[in-house]
Amino acid sequence: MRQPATIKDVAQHAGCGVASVSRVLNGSGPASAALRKRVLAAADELGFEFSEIGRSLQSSTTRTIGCVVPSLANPVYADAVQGAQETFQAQGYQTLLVCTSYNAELELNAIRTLMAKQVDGFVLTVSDALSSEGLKSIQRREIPHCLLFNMPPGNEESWSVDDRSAAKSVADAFHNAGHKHVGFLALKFKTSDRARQRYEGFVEGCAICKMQKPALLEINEDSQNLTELLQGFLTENPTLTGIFVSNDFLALATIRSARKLGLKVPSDLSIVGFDGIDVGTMVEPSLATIVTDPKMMGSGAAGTVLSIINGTSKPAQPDPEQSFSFRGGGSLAPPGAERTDGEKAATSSPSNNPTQKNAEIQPERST
Amino acid sequence: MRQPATIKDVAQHAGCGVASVSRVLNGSGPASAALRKRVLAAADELGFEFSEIGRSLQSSTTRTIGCVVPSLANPVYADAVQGAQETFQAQGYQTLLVCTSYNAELELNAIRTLMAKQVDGFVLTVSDALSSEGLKSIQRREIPHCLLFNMPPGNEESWSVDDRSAAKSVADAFHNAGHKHVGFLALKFKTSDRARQRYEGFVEGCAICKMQKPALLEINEDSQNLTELLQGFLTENPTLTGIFVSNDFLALATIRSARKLGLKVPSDLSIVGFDGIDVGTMVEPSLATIVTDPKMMGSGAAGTVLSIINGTSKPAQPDPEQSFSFRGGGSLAPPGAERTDGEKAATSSPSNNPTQKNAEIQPERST
DNA sequence: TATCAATATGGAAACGTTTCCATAAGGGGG
DNA sequence: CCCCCTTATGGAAACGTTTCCATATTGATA
Repeated sequence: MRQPATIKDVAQHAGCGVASVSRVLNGSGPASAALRKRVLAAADELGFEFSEIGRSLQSSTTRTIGCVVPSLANPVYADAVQGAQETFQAQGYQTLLVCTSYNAELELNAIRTLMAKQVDGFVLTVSDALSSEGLKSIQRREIPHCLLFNMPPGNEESWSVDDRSAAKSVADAFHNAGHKHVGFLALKFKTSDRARQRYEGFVEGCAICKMQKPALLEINEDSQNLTELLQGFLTENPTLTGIFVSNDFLALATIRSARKLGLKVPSDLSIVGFDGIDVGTMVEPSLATIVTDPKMMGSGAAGTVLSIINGTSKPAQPDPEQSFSFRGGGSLAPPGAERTDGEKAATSSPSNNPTQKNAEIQPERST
Repeated sequence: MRQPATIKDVAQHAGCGVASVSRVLNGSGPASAALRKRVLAAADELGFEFSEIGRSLQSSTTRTIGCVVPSLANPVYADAVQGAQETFQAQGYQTLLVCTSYNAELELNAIRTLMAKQVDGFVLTVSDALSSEGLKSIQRREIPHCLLFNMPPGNEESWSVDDRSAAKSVADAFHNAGHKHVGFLALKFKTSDRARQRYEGFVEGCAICKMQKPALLEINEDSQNLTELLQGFLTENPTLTGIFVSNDFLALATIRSARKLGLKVPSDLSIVGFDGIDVGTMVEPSLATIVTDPKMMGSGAAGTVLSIINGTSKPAQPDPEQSFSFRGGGSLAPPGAERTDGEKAATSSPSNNPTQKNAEIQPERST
């Protein structure tokens, strides 16, 4: 890797001072036509490009934003990051990405490193917004930031779904379908405060519907043995007829595991997910879920950070109550529904399902 | 945002010179126990962290890698980026992410900006490795880099599937299932040289199998009207019984569109995808496809870049011919197969499908 | 006790910018 | 013709590090 030309090289080449080169190339001050021409020629010949490092040192600004999410394997975060990155890019900001794998220690280290790199701001989804050391450091340094998918602990900026309300509406859906006892499956709460919020909302919703308190199964991020865990869970709670899984990605895996155990979905076990990822409409049976718009969330959070940096007005956020919608699907049906019926209903078209409250047309998305 | 303490502040606070602070905190030189204690105390009290900018300026190294991909909406790239990011992170490198939306101009600008930011290396998937201006700049500056999913134009480093061979095996699969005339659907070649490679291999494979030359449908990245385009394509080519779609993500969308047109998959139209994304095994019918391992590819490409930077030996790459495998699925069946048969076969279990050559157990993946 | 080596420490240069300030040159008005 | 104001230009400081070099201190050896 041979090193690039510096402003000094250009100055020497053009036979002038560095200040003049800076002025000409940035258009930031007067310069005679002759000088301008010489500088331009020299810069061109040397293939000169400004070093952002020198600039950053001088301006103490990097035009770089730290973006911290748990994982890109989950399409929700992938889409959110995509949205954020596009928004930043459009305003001339670069995105420094870190995936924390739901690991609080990694999260803290990553945030420290990004701070040392002097990012101008942060968009981040932390494990637990209340206890995150990384988040505290950011606050202490007063670095512009916006949470994403974390309900704000104080009066933080945040773009997030109202997890509790959404979870309540899932309880409603189960109740309407005739379920009496359902479960909740999620990542360990300490690795995801989203999961906890959803659980709390779900418990509350079940109570309102006079359903039994939901059984709880917490698993690890790296659980490769979901099938076994599910089996144990169902054995311990033999009256369960449905499970609310705290994200679609995990819900799909749960359906797969249920099948491995010889269970029919939804007749033996109904499943409802959370997120509304696109493929949920393509699986069989289609996945009943809470629909959200992660790309918009990411983009919004990015816009908020930029507005803090620039001191402009913040982008409008959708009403928290409207930030989600329930989408019915073949994976939720009355308990013990005739197997063939269930299948037929699901196979023909998801939108025929009687438990469906809100059938959305998903936009087509190609690669 | 209040500015952080600098090494000078620490020096002043500890009543010593900056050199000593640097030595103590980096453990890079001698220091008396007393001094060490004072410096540590001062640093702690001020909450001092080194500024990477100052360091970078001094060392002309940033410990940052540019990662350029078309889009995170496609799980293939999302997984690859995740793999790359993890590998970089493990070695203390940060990842500067750019999504180019398959846009060559954006690609070039992004690469220029990353170069100005002095990234130590690049992992990138470009639109067209032969013509990419950005790639040429990187080569000119001799910045360590590794292509990802691009077949190398010269003797570039690259982690990529052997698209041509893989596409040939798809032709085989169609032939074995009894198809005579099939089509190829992909993004416009100029936005994706992967698509072109796959097409060329597919044409060659079809020729070897004595099938008719495949019909070609190129679409734009932003095509929202896939259904219409598909309809036109099928009208123009009435003898088509199958389509090879150049990536799974698009293949799923194509199946959806085919259904909207009232076509049954696979009886009216067989579909084979490319990539082997996880959800392909969950959709109905399951998606016949070429299976690849994007996360491993991303991680491998990252390892290669790091080895170039450090002058260590490069990570071993899988044999190009083994870098993929064909996975049968319900979306590929003999043309005109009985509708109910096709459905039953697919519904019961993908691995029972007679056209399946290679049934892989996908690892469970939870969020 | 004088000398030498090793250790401890600080000053200053260098990295690549931007920007402030000073100087030089040119032109118009008194 | 001189002075002042504007325009053009370069020098140098500052940003936060690391590192080379010089100096000061210490302990041990002759």
